[in-house]
Amino acid sequence: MSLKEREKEFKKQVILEAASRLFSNRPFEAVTMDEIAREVGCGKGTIYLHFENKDHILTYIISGELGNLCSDIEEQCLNNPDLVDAINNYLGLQFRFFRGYNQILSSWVRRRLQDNVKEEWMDNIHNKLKKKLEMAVSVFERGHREKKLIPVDSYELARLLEAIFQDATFPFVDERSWHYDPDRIVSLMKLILTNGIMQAV
Amino acid sequence: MSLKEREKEFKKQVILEAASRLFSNRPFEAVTMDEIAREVGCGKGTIYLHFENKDHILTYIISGELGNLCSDIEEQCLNNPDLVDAINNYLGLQFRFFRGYNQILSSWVRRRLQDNVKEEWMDNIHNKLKKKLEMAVSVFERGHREKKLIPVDSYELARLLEAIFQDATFPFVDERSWHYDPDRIVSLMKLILTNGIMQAV
Amino acid sequence: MSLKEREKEFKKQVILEAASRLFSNRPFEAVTMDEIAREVGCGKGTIYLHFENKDHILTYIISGELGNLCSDIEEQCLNNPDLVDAINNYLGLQFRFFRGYNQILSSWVRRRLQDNVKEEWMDNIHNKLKKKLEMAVSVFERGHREKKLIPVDSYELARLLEAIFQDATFPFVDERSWHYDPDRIVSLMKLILTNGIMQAV
Amino acid sequence: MSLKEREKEFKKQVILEAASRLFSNRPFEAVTMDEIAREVGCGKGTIYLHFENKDHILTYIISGELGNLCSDIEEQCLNNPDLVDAINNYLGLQFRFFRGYNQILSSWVRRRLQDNVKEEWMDNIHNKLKKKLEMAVSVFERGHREKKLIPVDSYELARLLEAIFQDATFPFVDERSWHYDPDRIVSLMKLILTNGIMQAV
DNA sequence: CATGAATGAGATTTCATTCAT
DNA sequence: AATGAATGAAATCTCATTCAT
Repeated sequence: MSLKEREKEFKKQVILEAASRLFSNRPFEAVTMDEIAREVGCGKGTIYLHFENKDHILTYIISGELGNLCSDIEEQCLNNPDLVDAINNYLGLQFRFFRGYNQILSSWVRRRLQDNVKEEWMDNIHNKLKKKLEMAVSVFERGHREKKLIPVDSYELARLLEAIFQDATFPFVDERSWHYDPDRIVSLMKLILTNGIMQAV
Repeated sequence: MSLKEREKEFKKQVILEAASRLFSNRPFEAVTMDEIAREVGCGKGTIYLHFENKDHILTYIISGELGNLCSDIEEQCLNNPDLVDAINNYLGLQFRFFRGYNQILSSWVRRRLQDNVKEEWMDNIHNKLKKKLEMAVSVFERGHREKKLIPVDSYELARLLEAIFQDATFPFVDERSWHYDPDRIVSLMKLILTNGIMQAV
Repeated sequence: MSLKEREKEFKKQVILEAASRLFSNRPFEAVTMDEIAREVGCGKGTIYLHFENKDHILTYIISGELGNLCSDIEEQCLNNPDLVDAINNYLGLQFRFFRGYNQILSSWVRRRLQDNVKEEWMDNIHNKLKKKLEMAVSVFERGHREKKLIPVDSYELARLLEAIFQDATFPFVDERSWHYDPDRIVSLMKLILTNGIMQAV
Repeated sequence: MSLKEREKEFKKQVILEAASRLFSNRPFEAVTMDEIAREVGCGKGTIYLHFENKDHILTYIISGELGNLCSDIEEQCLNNPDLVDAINNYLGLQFRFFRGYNQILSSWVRRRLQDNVKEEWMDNIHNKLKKKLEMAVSVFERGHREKKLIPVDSYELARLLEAIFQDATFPFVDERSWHYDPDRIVSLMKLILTNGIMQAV
């Protein structure tokens, strides 16, 4: 019984990975169910044994990755004795998350705008986002207590950083001429976000 | 004859405005040509007298708005004797631009990824983006010469700020719980970007 | 303007006739939109310019024919000075109606059972059925006043006759061996329903 | 060995009963094999060990019930010394049969029209229908000899009564407003069919 | 024997684009 | 020049049936 369930779960993961691969490179609408099935190496119908519909797959991918992000933040930031390190880690995790999944996130936001995402699935995502936000806030609150951060409402700060990172790596409108080195960018961004662009006098 | 051309140009603008209105609120795919024609108040066929296809309209809108942005930057930043003011203006213009057009920009990027944007149209956009970038670089170079900015490559800085602003206002993944006040955000963002989030010791 | 509308209405009728032809011979599910388009001699999309979906066509056919039936009843029964003649006409009209459209009616009932018929369309049908029933009742009431009918509630009598005729011609479960002559049947049925099957003593 | 066969036969009956339950309430097409298996409490594949396909089940159900009907008619009508009683019983049995199975019968007729019923299975049904008809005819012939029935060809009379009853209870096109009491209807129908609707002078 | 995961043909519906009027 | 009716490619999703376990 447990074996059957494990096998089923495994197959679900295989589908998710294949779909994630495709959704990462092209917009949701441009990926067909036939393609996903071909990428998985199974029939179209098989996918529908594991997911209700195409949007369900998309949501599931995000839910999973968001879960991973939460675990990472909890581990590297919440339980980190060094505050500056914690903040740095938070910025790095955020950056990498959105760098990796912004095509998918952007697809999801678009689908939601068109009411293609079931309320129930949205709640799942919602809860994880909330948890992530709360963790960030908790880090920033600590920053305030330790007088390491500018005196700005923690919630707003967390929101704003989310917003900034959300698409720091959004497929650049003019990507052709900037072949950026991710590591270089993440450090530059951290530098700017922690110190600002104006030179201290 | 010049009158005829003016009339034609006028009609083109009317279509662009109507389409822009629709593309701003919903993803490109969710807006039909029928709807655009209805919004314009003309027949569907008429639109095809002015534009080759749906993606052409989208590109044209962006091209126009990008032109406006360039003019504004030139006027408020390039010719501004006060450097800090110039930088502040630049940040504000960027923010407002992406706030207003990110749904459209996002749609365009998506269409381009699917090879729906003609090379020729892309070049147009490209040139304007390049011009905008050059202007930003020129401002930052001045900032470096006047020792007002952190010593970071001007091109990279300009790119990074583009990236940050590009979707600072992107429809938030979790928009339900943050009813943000745009003015408050723009000032907060400027604060952070100029001073960073870490409190000066 | 009136010409355009007339043309549109004409095309709608052409589609209805083609669909009616197909739906009369085979169950709804067995008729594809492709087939209807082919029968009409137009593209699939054209049909959707006139009808919301496949079930809409079905409903529209029934609505139209029911309208014709109502007119006929009004003319031949309601305004008929000879009561026996009126009743005879009513029975004949009923019989021919259900003989001609029972495959279609049966399809519609089935689709409704599966909630494929919009409430709004149902109301349309409903009103016509009600009107038809009221007319029958009115005829029967007159029959009662003139002491020509057995003393049975007019509504129930009308309902019962509807039920009997509704499928007196329903594709016989074993149609292969009874190649019936419709006229012979209708007279036989009238005989039985007027005199009963038991011989007067 | 006989035990094995009995077991197999038993299982077949269990499946038939479950399927009959489902097919009685919803059209054939709306009932899935998954549902049937769930109702039976077995795997989908198991059903295919007993029946060739979905249409085979439907045919088998009808065949069985038709057999029961034949037995009942034989017992209650053919061997009945009281002719009027025999005829009454026949009408009652017919009515109840079609009342109970018209959804199923209607489904079967539809499937046959689409050539989904194997010739071989059809013959089975055919023979039973023929037997039933012959019995009815035999009763009516006796009625004629005893001068109790109107002088109408027995075959045609039997056919007609089949037709009338076949769908006296067919889901009324306008079922919403007539919540009929089956017993009341059967007696009313008997009254009409025996005395006719015209009042004796 | 019994199972149920896998399959893929096939159906409906949408909508950008064309073109006769 | 302006129109909007007509088109048909293309996408999602369902479900009877098979077959490896």
